[in-house]
Amino acid sequence: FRTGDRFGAIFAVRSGTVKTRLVDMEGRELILGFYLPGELVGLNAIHPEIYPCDAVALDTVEVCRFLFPALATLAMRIPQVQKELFRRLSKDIGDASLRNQESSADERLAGFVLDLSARYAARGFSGQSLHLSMSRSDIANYLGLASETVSRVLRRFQDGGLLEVDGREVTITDAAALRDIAKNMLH
Amino acid sequence: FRTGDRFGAIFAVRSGTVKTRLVDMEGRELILGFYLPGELVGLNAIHPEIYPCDAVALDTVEVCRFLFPALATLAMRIPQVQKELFRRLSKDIGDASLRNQESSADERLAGFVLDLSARYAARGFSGQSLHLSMSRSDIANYLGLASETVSRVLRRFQDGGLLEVDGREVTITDAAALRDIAKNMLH
DNA sequence: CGGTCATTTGAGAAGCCTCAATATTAGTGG
DNA sequence: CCACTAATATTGAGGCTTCTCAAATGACCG
Repeated sequence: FRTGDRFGAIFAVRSGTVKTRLVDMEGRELILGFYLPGELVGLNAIHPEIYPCDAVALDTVEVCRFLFPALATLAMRIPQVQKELFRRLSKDIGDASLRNQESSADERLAGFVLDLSARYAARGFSGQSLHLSMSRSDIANYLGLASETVSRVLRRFQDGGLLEVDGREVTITDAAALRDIAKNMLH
Repeated sequence: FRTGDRFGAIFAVRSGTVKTRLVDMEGRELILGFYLPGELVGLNAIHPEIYPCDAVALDTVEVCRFLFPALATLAMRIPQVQKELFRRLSKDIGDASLRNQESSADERLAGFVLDLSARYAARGFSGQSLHLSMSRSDIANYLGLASETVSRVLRRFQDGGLLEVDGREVTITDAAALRDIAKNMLH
């Protein structure tokens, strides 16, 4: 979907990775989030009844579309559906507000890697070695850093034995140390 | 409520201001949000079924407590209730993810003041002159800045004729200029 | 009136960004 | 299969913003 489209459905990612973004008047991109398999895209569009951002596939993506009116009706009949919707919405609020609390570049990147790792692990993938579907500049944009800083911090983490970086493949080798750096975070 | 309490209810602020916060192992506080009259506190607790933060009154506060199971049941009978709940949850997600996009101190503070102004205005209060119920260090903490920086930026805004600051009373005198500074934001 | 806390102001240091150059990767066509 | 191109990523140097530390001012309360 694109910014300004009328809201009609939310999407569950089945495979691949989706990013959501804004593009401002000067053409600059602002990354709002990344969505992995099993996660829901478009929850922020229920309120304005218009998609407030673009959704962009970062690789080959399969999604499952849920028409929202139908889902809302279903939620009124089946308590489990209602509960799950509330749960997902609430989780996104909590995650987003925690994400605002990182300060240094190290903290942000450690948190970012651990967060991705945990989200992959929660879906049955390996949490140890993971593939970054997004570019360095997407990561930087998302974390509020310069892409050069992302490169440098990843290198420093690798030199310190915290993880192995090979292009977009990352292997976590010292999760405890990463957690220590990212202390104030989603874990 | 306090961090770790079992989740049972959400709260609508009727008067006063509430902040939510985490306190980490070293005793440092992390401010998650401020809630003005008409806003809902505790939406981030539905998912973990435990309050993930403390709620602290910043002044004399009246709240209306909604037991969540009862509210969920009501939502299954009355479409308007369900819709309003979804709407509020969705709005919080959108707001939180946008808040992550500010970069400079000026941007953050301009955005903060405009956001408060808009929220007061939405409830029928004056959007032009507003009272900050929270300390400078609360603001700084919330925005990821040092409290000294908050002081300095507010002074700079005042010197530039954007607003009048008298302690915790702020009067916006040039909203357009503030919006221009805060461009990438919730407005 | 004195004490405590919040806020403001100043000076120096640290972290991150910007600009610029180089290296690597991926994709394309010969 | 290999050169060529474009995009992405890494690395370096210098500058700017913000933080940290420190002190002074102001506000509130007993």
